[in-house]
Amino acid sequence: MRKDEIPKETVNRLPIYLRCLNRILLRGHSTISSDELANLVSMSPAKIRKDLSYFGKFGTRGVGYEVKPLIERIRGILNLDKNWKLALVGVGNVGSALLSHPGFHRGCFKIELVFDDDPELIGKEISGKKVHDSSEISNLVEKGLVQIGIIAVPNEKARDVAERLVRGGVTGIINFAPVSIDLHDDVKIYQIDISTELSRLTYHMVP
Amino acid sequence: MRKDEIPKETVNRLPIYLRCLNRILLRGHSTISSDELANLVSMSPAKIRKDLSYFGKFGTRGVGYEVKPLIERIRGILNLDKNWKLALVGVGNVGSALLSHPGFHRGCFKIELVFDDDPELIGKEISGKKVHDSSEISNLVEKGLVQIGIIAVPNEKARDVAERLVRGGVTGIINFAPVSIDLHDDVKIYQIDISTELSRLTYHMVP
DNA sequence: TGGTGTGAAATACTTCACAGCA
DNA sequence: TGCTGTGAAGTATTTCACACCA
Repeated sequence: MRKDEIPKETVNRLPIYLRCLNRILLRGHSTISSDELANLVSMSPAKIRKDLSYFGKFGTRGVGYEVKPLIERIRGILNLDKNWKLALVGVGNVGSALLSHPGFHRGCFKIELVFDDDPELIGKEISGKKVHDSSEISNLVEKGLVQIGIIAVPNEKARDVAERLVRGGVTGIINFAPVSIDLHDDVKIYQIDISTELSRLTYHMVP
Repeated sequence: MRKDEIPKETVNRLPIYLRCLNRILLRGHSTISSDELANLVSMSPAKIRKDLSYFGKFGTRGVGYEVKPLIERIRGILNLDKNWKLALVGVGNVGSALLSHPGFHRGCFKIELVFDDDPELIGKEISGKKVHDSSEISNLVEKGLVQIGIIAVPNEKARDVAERLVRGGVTGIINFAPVSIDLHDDVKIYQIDISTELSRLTYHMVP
């Protein structure tokens, strides 16, 4: 099945299933039915079965899904079986929190390069990573050292940083600055913004 | 128009429009067309017009939308014209980053109570806020001091914290722990998880 | 004229319901 | 028997295209 025939929403849910399956594995369960998984992630079982069916047949009728192989299949679909190298730009509050974050997804994501434009920080080591000058972004990234950029700089600098990352060859970006950035169809950008989430929340909190 | 007739997706986009409109206002523009706004947020103009139309008529034919009034209307729809008080649970990396975050949305969100279960931290002040013992969550929240909880604790503690918050009367939660929590239909929970976003990103990064 | 507001058409997604297999 | 996998039916969302009006 071609990638552009898979519903966006299905892809968005795969990481949620995966997160849950990893916990199930830790608890020692070796199989799980769509019903059980559905309960754990608060979705309908049919949705889970349909989602998985876009990628193949993963289960056994009458039994359910074997947890470990299913995890591996989903990891493969999401390309989490590869090593991804990241560049972090901005070592303020958010940036430092990310640096001290224990390895994401069994170390499949690794922060390889760190940048900031504060002369006080450039050259120093933070959580064991040397901070480079932001003006070096394109140069260093260009060497193919990283594929993903994380933007954790103030709003006004976010777009410029994004452009430098892309100039350096990055094709995926996570942006923590609360500004919409859209550069090129080949570059996928995901936004993480607590203000946005809080606003969605408060909409629902007044009847 | 009744709240349950408004598409979920429309509500999800309002905060994005708002974020963009605030920037436009700063740049000194006083009106904007759906076409211009669409470009800035990378969506179709028809979608923006339709989204706004669920809540009333905001524009002037042949001209567009007045930025300032539109901002106020959207703020009202999202209930950002109220004062929201938050409880932050967990003062690790993420928690501290949030504490030093400058006021969200013109101060409409205020962190009122801070909790942690580390004896080293309890009683201390962090960014000017006294850290309370997590065992006090329900008691303190119950006094009606806060409406929203932010969970920034390790995975295994997240569910328990969520239950305490809800027991204390909180009806909205932002959860930074990478675990699905679903307690009660009256309690809305939004998840913020960089691993999930990274996985969605890497899915799209391999052709 | 130029851009909104909006029914109606087109797409996208979810749920149903059940055949089919372990 | 019990649970998956899946077409077909049902909803939800997006886009179209144009009437309408400042």
